[in-house]
Amino acid sequence: MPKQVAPLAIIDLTADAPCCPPLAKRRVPAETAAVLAPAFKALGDPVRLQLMSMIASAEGGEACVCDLTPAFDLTGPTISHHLKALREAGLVDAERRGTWVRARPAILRQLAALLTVEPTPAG
Amino acid sequence: MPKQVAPLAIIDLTADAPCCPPLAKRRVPAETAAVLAPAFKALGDPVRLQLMSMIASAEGGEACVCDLTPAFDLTGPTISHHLKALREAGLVDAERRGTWVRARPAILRQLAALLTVEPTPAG
DNA sequence: GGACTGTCTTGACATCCGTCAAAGCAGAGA
DNA sequence: TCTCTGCTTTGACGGATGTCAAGACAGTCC
Repeated sequence: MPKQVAPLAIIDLTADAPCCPPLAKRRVPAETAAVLAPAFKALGDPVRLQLMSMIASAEGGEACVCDLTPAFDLTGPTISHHLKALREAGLVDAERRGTWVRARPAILRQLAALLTVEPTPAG
Repeated sequence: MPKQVAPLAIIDLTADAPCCPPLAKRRVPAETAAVLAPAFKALGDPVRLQLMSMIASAEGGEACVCDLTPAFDLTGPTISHHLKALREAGLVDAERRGTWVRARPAILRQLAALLTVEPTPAG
């Protein structure tokens, strides 16, 4: 049985178009899983999920770190650590020294596309 | 006495309707984040992401453990461990002693709804 | 009933993760 | 330039996670 390496060995997560068919439509190849799993993992922490939401829902998809930090009972370094995790997962982008963080909706779109399930066929 | 901890006793993720507005539309409250983050976390491992895809894309959304195990270079107990993680996250359901696992598309729908982003406004 | 097959559970271990305290570093203002 | 403010990085620690080996358990077939 051939390994059947899909033509998307390296996934360009910066692209604006969904990269992959829904998870329930076609079996996710190992390479795709290896690339997308970290993004899900980054959203797998309640603090980061809230951070992501605060950034993405902010005006222009941008937020100031100074507005994010006081929203949690956590120290500054911890928030910075979580923001770094979101950054390394490609979910947010930072400018300058990180005072402003910007959401990258393209990644969210790809994750959403992967999770898309058709409406229940018969119930 | 089997432990069989009931998954997700807090919020009924079994509902078929999306529970939450998109992450980028409204800031996710802490309670919602605490409930949904584990589901993302469960998908945050490449093996589990592939397992989820194999189950959800199988005929009828059901798969046999005997078909899942040989697809990875991992031992049986490890696959069982990952399936348990998916089960506790409410992403899959198991019958009998777990020979058959069934996907729970409602949860995927909710996660997808949370990640939904409107198409780029101007480019 | 007895043995076999296949899955789950337990125990152990190395690694990763979330958190904080302390130190480093980049802008802003005087 | 100097200082002040605020974010990041580093180091450390407790807890969670991924993995495997060994044992336990439920169906199945004889």
